[in-house]
Amino acid sequence: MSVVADEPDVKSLDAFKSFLMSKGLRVTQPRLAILKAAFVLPEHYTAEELLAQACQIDDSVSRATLYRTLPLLIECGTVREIDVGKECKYYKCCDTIKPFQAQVVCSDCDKIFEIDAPFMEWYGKTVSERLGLEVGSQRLQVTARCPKSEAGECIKTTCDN
Amino acid sequence: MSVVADEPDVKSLDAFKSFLMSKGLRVTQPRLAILKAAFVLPEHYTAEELLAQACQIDDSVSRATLYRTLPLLIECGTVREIDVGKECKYYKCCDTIKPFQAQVVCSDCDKIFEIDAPFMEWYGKTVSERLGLEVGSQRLQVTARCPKSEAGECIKTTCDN
DNA sequence: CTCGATGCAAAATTTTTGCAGTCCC
DNA sequence: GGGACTGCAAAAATTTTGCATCGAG
Repeated sequence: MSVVADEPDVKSLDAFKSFLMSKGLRVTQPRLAILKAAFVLPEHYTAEELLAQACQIDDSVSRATLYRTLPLLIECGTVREIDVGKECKYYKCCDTIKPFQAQVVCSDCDKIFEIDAPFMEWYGKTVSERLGLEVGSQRLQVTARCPKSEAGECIKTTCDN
Repeated sequence: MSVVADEPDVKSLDAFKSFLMSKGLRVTQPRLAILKAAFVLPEHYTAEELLAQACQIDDSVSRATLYRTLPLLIECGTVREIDVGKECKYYKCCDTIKPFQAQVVCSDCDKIFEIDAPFMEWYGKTVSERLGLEVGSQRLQVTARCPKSEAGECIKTTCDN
């Protein structure tokens, strides 16, 4: 039924387990169910959609755990948070998140494109050096209009997820 | 009492009025009160703080109107939306928003720095040309740690607001 | 005048939290 | 076995909406 593989690849699963253990956190069934759900879903979704999917994998997963786990997935780099003012917050799951990509959101059709933005790496270094700040994550979010309105269909996303 | 001028400069006020009229919307007292409140407040604040300030200017301003006006201020370019996962959403008011700046948020002290990021202009053009998307707004949000933790105080913000 | 805009308060959404019981290590 | 984790449900926090009234043009 789902378009995406029903299982996260071993690499992602191990990455999450390692992350948890390295922080002294426990590898639990609900946490794994949420991770798996993130891989079953299409690339962008809301917290609520992720919960629904997680419940399908392990119907005991609660909303509370979902919200308690989401920050972990984000910190671990498995899931990315996006907020473009549209509807709700979206989360994107990539087998391996490419750190220097921008999210370009079509304001007409709400489609989200992942576009390389390699200069962000350089920018991070510059900020770091010039201001003495240790740079963590970077998010570049762009709103744009795609030709759909007139042409009828959006350009295919470049996200390889 | 406030650190910032109590009145928006004429340019910003006119810009907002023009914006409203150009869209066939009315220039009302509540809308102006909210605009003024945005100028009284320090550079970053929540919707709730903005409401409180607007009420001090015109105590009849309601939460509903605040939330109905905020999108207008954002579209008009007077206010900018920031979401770094910290607490709530922040809005920034600049007399003239510099479009190509990044928001760098210290994950220790939550201070927000506005840093020039001129390459965003070039990036927008590139996206536009290569993908056939008409680029609208761009937001670059960076998390970082500033030396406060050890040094006791954060670097002064570079925002000239 | 007329119709958009407003205030109020209720509702809808989204996220957080306290606590008793559960299960990983 | 102990303490971290969970589910539940209640609560908190944030945003939206319906409707009668108000006021800008």
